[in-house]
Amino acid sequence: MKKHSSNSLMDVDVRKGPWTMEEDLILINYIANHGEGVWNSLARSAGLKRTGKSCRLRWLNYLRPDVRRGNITPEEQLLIMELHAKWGNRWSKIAKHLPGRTDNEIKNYWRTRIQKHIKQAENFSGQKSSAHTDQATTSSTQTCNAINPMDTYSPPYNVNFPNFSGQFPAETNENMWNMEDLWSMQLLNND
DNA sequence: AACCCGCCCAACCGCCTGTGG
DNA sequence: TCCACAGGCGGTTGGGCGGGT
Repeated sequence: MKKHSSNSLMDVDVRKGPWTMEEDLILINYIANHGEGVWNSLARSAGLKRTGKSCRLRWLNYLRPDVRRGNITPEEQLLIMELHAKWGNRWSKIAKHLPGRTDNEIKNYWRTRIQKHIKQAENFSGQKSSAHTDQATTSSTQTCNAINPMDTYSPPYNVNFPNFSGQFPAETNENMWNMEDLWSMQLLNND
C-alpha cells in the first residue's frame, strides 16, 4: 500500500529539481533554530514545498556545515577502495569512515573515477591475456596507468573540480554560491 | 564559431528497515 | 501482530560544463 509514501505533502504542490538560494537559507535557518529531525514536518513547518526526503538529502549532502567538498585525497581514495573491497557498495557505511564526506559523494566518486579505472584495467588485462604481447603499446595508452589501481595510484587527473576553490564551490550561476556566504547570511538572520 | 560528446554531480526514485500506535 | 509512516540507502538520471573536432 504505502498510500502516499514518504511525502504526505500530497496536495501541496511539491517542488522538485535544483534548490534555490532562498530554499537553502530557509532550511539552514530552520535547522539552526529547531534542529534536525522529522523531515516531513520540518519541511512543512519551514514552509518549504519540498518533501522531507528532499530536505534531508539537501542538508546531509550539501548544506551541513561539516560537509567537505572537492578533492578526494589519495589517502581517502585508498581508504575508499579498501573499504569497498571489504563491504561492497555500502556507501553510507564507507562514508562514516571518511569524516565530512557523504555517501552520495563517495558513490559518485567511485562510479565516475575508480570504476572507470578498474574497467580500463580489466579491458587491458583482457587484451593482454588474449594478445599477450609483452609490454605492448605501453607508450600510447593511458589505460596502462591503472593496471592495478590499488598500487599504481597517482592522482588520476588533477581531480578536476572546476568550481572548487579551496573549500567551497565558487559561484558559477545563480544557483551556485559560496557556502561561506550562505552561512554568514544565516548567521545574520539568526540575530 | 558552432557543434558534439563525455564527464561529473546534484537530486530523484524506489525499495527496505525501523518504530510507534 | 499488524499497519502506517518516516528515515535510510543504493541505483539511476538529467542537465551543466568543458574539451575536442
